[in-house]
Amino acid sequence: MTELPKAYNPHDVEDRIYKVWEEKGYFRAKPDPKKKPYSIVIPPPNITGILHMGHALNNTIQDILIRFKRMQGFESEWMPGTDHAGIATQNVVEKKLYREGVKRHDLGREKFVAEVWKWREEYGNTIIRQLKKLGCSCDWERTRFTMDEGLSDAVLEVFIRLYGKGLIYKGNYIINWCPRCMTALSDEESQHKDVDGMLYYIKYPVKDPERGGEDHVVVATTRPETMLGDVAVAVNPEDGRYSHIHGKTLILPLLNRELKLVLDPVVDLKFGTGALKVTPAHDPVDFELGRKHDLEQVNVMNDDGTINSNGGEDYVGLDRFEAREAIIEDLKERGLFVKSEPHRHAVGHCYRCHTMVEPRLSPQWFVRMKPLAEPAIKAVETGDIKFYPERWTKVYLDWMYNIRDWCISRQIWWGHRIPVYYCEQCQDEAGPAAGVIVSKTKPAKCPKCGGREIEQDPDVLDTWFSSWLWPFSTLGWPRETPELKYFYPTNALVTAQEIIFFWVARMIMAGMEFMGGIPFRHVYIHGTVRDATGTKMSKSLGNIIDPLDMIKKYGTDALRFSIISITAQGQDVFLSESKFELGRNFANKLWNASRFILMNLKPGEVAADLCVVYDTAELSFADRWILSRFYSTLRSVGKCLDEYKFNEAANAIYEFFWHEFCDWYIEIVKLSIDRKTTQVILYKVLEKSLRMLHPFMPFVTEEIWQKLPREKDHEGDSIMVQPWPHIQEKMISKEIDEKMGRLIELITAIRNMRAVWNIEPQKAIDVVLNVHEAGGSKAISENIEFIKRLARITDLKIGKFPKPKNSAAAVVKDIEAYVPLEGLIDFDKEKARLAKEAAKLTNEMNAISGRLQDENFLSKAPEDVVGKQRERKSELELQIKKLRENLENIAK
RNA sequence: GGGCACUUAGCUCAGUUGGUUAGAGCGCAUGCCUCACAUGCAUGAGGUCAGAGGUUCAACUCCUCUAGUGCCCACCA
Repeated sequence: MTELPKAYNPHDVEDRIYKVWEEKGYFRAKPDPKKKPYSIVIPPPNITGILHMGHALNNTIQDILIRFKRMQGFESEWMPGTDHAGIATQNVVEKKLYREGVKRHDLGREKFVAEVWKWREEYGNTIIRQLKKLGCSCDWERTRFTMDEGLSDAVLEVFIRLYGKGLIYKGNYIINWCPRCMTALSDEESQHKDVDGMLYYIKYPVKDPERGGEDHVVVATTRPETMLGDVAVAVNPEDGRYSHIHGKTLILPLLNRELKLVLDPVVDLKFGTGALKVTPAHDPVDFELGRKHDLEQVNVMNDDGTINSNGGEDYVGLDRFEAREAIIEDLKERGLFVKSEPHRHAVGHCYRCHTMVEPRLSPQWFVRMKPLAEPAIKAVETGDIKFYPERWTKVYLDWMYNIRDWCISRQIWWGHRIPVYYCEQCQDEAGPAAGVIVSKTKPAKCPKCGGREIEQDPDVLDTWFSSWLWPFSTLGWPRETPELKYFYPTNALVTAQEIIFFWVARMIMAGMEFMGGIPFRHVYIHGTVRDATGTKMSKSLGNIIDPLDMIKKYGTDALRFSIISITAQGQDVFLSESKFELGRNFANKLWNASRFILMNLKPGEVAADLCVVYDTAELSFADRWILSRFYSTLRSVGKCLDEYKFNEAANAIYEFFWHEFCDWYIEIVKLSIDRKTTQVILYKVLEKSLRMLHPFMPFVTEEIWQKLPREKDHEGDSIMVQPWPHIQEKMISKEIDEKMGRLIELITAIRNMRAVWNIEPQKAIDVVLNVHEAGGSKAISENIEFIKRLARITDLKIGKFPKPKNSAAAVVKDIEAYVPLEGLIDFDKEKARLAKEAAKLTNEMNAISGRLQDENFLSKAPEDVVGKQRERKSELELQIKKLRENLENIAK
């Protein structure tokens, strides 16, 4: 028999084991008509990312699912990959080049993109390597990248199809503009954060030659610099304060531009002064007002957020915030500044660089979302796609019902370039699509006029425009591959909440549109990992607990088990380093228990066909109990995993293995360790427990499993390809569980007396058990040996005995346990102890008595509940009676 | 402004469709290096389940309100 080393050192084994798994091809999956498919796709981490705790949680969950399903006999495909993260990656490489003294624009587009590819070759796979450290059993040979040839083709295909259906259009609208990244962003990429700003009140004079401009309107704004682009002032037609100036013209201060006064009910009478300055090129509301009232659009900003020539000589070239200050100063000088007051409001920020977003008029490409949303809404409403936890359904639907068009063009270089070409000659023609050629490759000449001066649109597509195709583009779409046919739709999507709109919703829309069906059946949304104070972990805050550090310190299995067992379904996780001790200690316990069993196992005894013993009379009470507990645990673990309750599954295993198998069963069988049946049960339960635990702690279970004697029905030479244990329903017995529960209570009570009376652990004691009921008596008399051992009893008398003199007493159900303690007992103390116990029980009994006298309860409660209460009551009566007797005895 | 979640032991959190004695880990106290494990063993202390009301025979669990905390969404400039 191979023995385990005294201590488990994760680092010795993890890399070695992982390599073997990979070499043996256990991670691979391919269409197999004889098996059912189970597939999930990894939420592609971006190539600039490194593994953080959120990834660790996310991927541990997925690996548990995949390993569980693989063991259950599914053809399990877990497809990994990364996305190119257009803006983030471009920023990273740009910064790197800048440090080397090279500017992006000096380099030129082609060379810059080549630099990004170089960077990605070098650093882009960091996260993949880290996922391997985490033990992820991904099908690495199918690793995909959103900029791969196949996936890129899918992106172009989709663009062309949507364009053909009229679902993609170009237009000049207000979009979110990041002046630092110098690109448009989608609504989702602009994250609202509350900002303490100011609300500025400014006088706009009324043009009135006769009265010399004394009359004025005060407007309120949070962004005074945008006044440079003002073309009107709007008031509510109902607003009596302004009825006298209806139809008049106003003068824009500083620039002396004439402003129309427009009347519109969207203006809120209660906000500010009820007068709204209208800047159609810099605000979505004003944009709509401008369209409605046919106003000019004056764009006053450059791409970098500085004021352009439309903003007047005094301000041109100033940054938007510098311009704000300058304008306020100038207004004050002219007596047009009324006041400013603190104003807290939500402002969009770039999700990549956190710069304040500038709403701005800009020609961009959009996807018309309403038609795509309809089938995606239905897929969730009908339950074809289910969210876990269920509450996310509402969040998803609310967003989908109110979906807005998606701005997909980005003014950066790294990404899929928009497959749109413009013919120089045709562009002058009228119509929105004039001169536009949509094509996967650059056409040699214009199909319309034959012109050869053709330029491609300089913009690239939003990264999510490739990610939303992930569930099928990774399987080969638009080609009809066998993989696509077999593995689509996938079974589950595991992801974090912050990505529901970015990714989950859009994948559903893409799946419905291009595959004609859902991309996944279940969406499991896990919680966000936060630090101990509840703040989201992020690099910039420096509150990161690095999973790789934790792996170094505690081991991968410890990391995995810890994070899973403290994460309740969908709840956020508050993490501190000490939490990882939980998993480390459990791995250690598992190791030592296994070591103990292996030390005592005789291979000859356990190599035989083992299932047979379940039916024999050879099984002891304890054997039956541990089997009952094991299968009951196995059953609930399977159920929990199917319901995405990973922590409950992990905790069920923890409780079973540590507190039932180790604390009780192993301790019990130390007496009969050489007995053949004991050997078989120890081996069986350990081996099956390892399999049950393998999805959670893949490395340590493999290492131990490799050292076990082999059964002939083991196929393959790794635990990860063993079948998930079969549940033996007939071995699960509530009755045995309950009986054992009594014995445990009894033994605990005796140990308690030992502790209370300070009896040295080594010192053996005599115990007298007064047993009244035949049933109870049997359970005890059959198990005398282990009761004696576990309570350290020398002489155990069972039967109807009077209370021995000078003895401590405990009452468990219908059993009294007496420990003769000649000379040791402080009678008053023992009396107090018993009295306290009796009082506690009396309290409970009074409550039950009350209930049992209540006619409503008796008539309306189900029978079994009433029955149980009656049972409990008589139990309590007996116990209390005995405790009282003992109290009296002590008095004597 | 709308929505969601959370409030249970000193700390961090579980608690299955309402139904026996509300659990765990850590921490704490006491005693143990008992020949698998001190990353351990044994025993114990500690809870009006945020507050108020309601439904019910029965509420930690369902409903309403209040307070606090956190998150998401949102074009009141």
